[in-house]
Amino acid sequence: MPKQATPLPHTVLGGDTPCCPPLAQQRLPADVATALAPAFKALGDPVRLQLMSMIASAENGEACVCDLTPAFDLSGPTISHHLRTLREAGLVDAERRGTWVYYRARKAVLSQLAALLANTGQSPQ
Amino acid sequence: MPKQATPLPHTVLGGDTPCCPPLAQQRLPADVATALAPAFKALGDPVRLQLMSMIASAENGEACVCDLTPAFDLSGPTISHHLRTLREAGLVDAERRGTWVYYRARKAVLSQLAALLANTGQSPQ
DNA sequence: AGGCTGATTCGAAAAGTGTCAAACTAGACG
DNA sequence: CGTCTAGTTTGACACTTTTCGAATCAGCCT
Repeated sequence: MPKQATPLPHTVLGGDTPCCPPLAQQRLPADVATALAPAFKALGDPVRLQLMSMIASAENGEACVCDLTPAFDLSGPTISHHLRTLREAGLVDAERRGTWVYYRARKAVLSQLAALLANTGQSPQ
Repeated sequence: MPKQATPLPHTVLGGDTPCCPPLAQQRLPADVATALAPAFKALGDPVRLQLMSMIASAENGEACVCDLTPAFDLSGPTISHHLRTLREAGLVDAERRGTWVYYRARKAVLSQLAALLANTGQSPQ
């Protein structure tokens, strides 16, 4: 049961194209929904949502695990596991440089998710 | 049958205010992350994501359960359960009119979630 | 080499989730 | 009233997820 196999083949998310029309504009096909859901699922945990925010808002566009871990009341392995989840969801990239590992957000992916939820009608109520 | 027990007190999501600066702009506080995560979590299932899309893109802004259920290869109770999850996440509202129950999207909430993920930098890569 | 520190992987326990069938509730209608 | 249809709730089961400690891997440094 290899944890491999990116659930987000770049044929759906991560490219330069908008990936798909907004949720509210037309019905999302089943296969697209299946491809997109893991990204939302990854954001659906408070710890991972914070991690995502810390990474996306980091100084040089990247955050060191050594800075992320102590920000939570959780063990190293647990943080590492959450980071892996974000990675496998295609939301972040990891790079090792010497002793430390740095994570950076895949901003294009986040933008596409945003676009999916937007245009939902900004009329009041 | 009140749609109570909202884990998203309107102090965070659902109001007219943007709820919070974009994820990538500044670090999301723990309590805000805890309040927002359930909404993403609800969207993190392929069936619920499709339901959300069907509801948000429906003709008159609302969708009848009687139209949603047969669109899936799942039992009525299962669809009902997913709809409840969306409801409790604050993403949809339900209204019974006679025999049928209609769901409609809380567009303001979707917009806020979109705003949270947006402004993440539209520069390529 | 050997040891130190940062990070991931492994294995396991507790809690949570998705699904169904069966039982139930809400209206409509004869 | 009795019964039919639409939806929800309940109870159960398999599966997944969150979390940890222990073990491991990857680079430094002396």
